[in-house]
Amino acid sequence: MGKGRTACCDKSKVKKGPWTTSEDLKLVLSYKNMDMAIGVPFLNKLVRLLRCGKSCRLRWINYLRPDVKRGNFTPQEEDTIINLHRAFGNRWSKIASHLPGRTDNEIKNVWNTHLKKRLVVMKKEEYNSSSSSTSTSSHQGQYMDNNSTTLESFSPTSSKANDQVMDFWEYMLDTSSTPTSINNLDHLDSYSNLDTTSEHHPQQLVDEFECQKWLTYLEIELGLTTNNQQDHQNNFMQL
DNA sequence: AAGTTCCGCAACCGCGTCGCG
DNA sequence: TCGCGACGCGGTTGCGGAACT
Repeated sequence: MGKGRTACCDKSKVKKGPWTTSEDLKLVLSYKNMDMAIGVPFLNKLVRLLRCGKSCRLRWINYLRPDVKRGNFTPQEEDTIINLHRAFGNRWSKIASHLPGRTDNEIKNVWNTHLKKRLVVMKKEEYNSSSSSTSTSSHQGQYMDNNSTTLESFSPTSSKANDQVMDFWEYMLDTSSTPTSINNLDHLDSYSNLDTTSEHHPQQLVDEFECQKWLTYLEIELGLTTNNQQDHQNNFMQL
């Protein structure tokens, strides 16, 4: 084991880079179709995704999982991370297990980009205040000042990307039955040019109309609508 | 307005561990 | 017990947008 092991998959045959909408959909549908209680892992072969299983896992855990909490870390969460990091070090998964809805990757990124800097500032201020006998401000007060400054500069995940994912999950979760045939997923590839990482291609993705159209298309294709709804949606698709 | 630099985040990579045959 | 494949984890990279000049 260890060194010299073969790659987890044939690198020349797997797709890399940002995930497309159709790939996301296939991955989510594969989860929706499998018995999650059993914990059957990544059926990327089943849905014929040209993605490495590890990549599927990562995409699911960090982005597509319905319970992933998105957006800003709260000051409480940041404090928790700092405290847990003190206890566990760079054991991100361990830290993530104490923060429901947050992923290890996300925490790692926040730590490396924000909290590390914040700690440096805190240490600096600690040093300054300890060396200055005239300082009357409490450590906590300084801490909060730094904290708010840091939070202001914290850039949230694109809200439009979030909206798209949330729309997607509303759609998926509203659909209690799972009539989808995995074999019918190939036609979704026509939507491959839509890229879910809308932060990178806003023109393509943030268009909510396109998003809605996409979802409507899926509902029709997957046979999840009543006749009346379908008429209405067919009209919508004509637009 | 255009070019450059900085920053944040998603995704990839490699290694360790686990579980099964 | 061994070998292999899959999973899990932490470190790192590269892309794209924001900020700056």
